[in-house]
Amino acid sequence: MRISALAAEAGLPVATVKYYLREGLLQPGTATSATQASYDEHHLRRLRLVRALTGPVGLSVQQARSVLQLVDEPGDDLYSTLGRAVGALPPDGAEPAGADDPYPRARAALEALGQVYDPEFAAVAQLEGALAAADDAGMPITPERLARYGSAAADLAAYDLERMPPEPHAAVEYTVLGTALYEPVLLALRRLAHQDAAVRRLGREA
Amino acid sequence: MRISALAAEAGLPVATVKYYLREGLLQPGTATSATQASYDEHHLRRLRLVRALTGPVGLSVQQARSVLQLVDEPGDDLYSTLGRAVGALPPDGAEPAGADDPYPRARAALEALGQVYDPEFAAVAQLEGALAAADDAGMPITPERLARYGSAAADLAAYDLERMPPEPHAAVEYTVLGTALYEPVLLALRRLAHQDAAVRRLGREA
DNA sequence: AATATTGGAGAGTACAACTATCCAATCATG
DNA sequence: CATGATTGGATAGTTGTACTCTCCAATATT
Repeated sequence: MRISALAAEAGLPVATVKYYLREGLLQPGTATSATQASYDEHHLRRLRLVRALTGPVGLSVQQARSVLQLVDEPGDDLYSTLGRAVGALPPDGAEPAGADDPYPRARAALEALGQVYDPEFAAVAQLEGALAAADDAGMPITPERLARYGSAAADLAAYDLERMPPEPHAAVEYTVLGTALYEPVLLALRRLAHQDAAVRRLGREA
Repeated sequence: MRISALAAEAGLPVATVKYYLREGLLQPGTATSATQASYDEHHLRRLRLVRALTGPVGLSVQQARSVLQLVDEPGDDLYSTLGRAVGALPPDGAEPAGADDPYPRARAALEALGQVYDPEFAAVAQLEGALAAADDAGMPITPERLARYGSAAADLAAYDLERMPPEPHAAVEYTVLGTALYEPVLLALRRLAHQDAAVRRLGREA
């Protein structure tokens, strides 16, 4: 399949596919001559993945590249690979404050939840930033609510991890892509559940 | 408080505060003369809220303005106000496909969850887009997983709604800002729970 | 009176994500 | 095998966002 067929199949302009090639989001096709290369199903699936990440997941092209690179060549350690993938995901967290206790809110939250606290993990900074934002906005999160959210998250994580494929490469792909791709689903479901609860509680005036 | 004091207090350049004024994110101060206006705590809190929305929540300035306008002058109906607020939040959903059944995946999901299905609600399009993205990326979401995520979301929503303030204006603020501000918290907690579960399951090699 | 600051408006900047144009080297087709 | 279309590759241009800078006349401050 040539580039124009690939682009047509994916529903994208050729120029955009070339752009992704330049940016390293898409592997080059196998060159068949100086001015021709051929692409296959692999490239098509990758393109769809790129659009999923830059679209609903909301990643920038740079962030998508980081995530894809980790899926392509994961480290030997799933924990640190997951850590780096999460670091590539938005939002950016708060930068470390004091050298002694850089993320006090996040640390307190995780200790209350009985979870490991690793200040190196990008999501810790993200949590700190999110908690600080809620405070700053005048809607602080109570410890009770945090406990509720945390245990819900733990339940979902346990469910996800139970279904992780055994083979290491597949496990990385499942974990990294699952983290990124399922987030918008969870958010949409939460918004819809709020709507549903509002309807049931207030009745709908339309 | 003059504009420079306000900016200093919020930790922002004066130029940025002026920009927010121009964009209608911040109400003008009360003019004390042709070249002077004074600002108060209200403006400072608003500025912090703007930074929370454009920062950790990840809204664009346009989106933040839409959300803030709804908080400032909510409609008479909480349901539709919430709907419009959710419509202002990223990600953008899929645009309606067929006239008969525009969001088939989302409709099926909500019916399976026993929730109301209202194709007008922006989060329905967001859910459709998120489910389609997972499919396209080669990691479709099983009905079972959807049920799990959905019931977790329903639990959280019930918890949140129980704590909604009775007064209408406060209820809108709580619901709209709570939806937006607590999402990054939930996402960070989910990522951390994945990390925690991974550590417990695999042990950490460091 | 001299100096600094303000509000307001407009222009300028920096970056991201495409999109368009060129060009010489193939390819496909009659 | 002539001829028009397509390709990969590079470079430049476009659009949109979020600031940031510069001016300026009218106050404030000292």
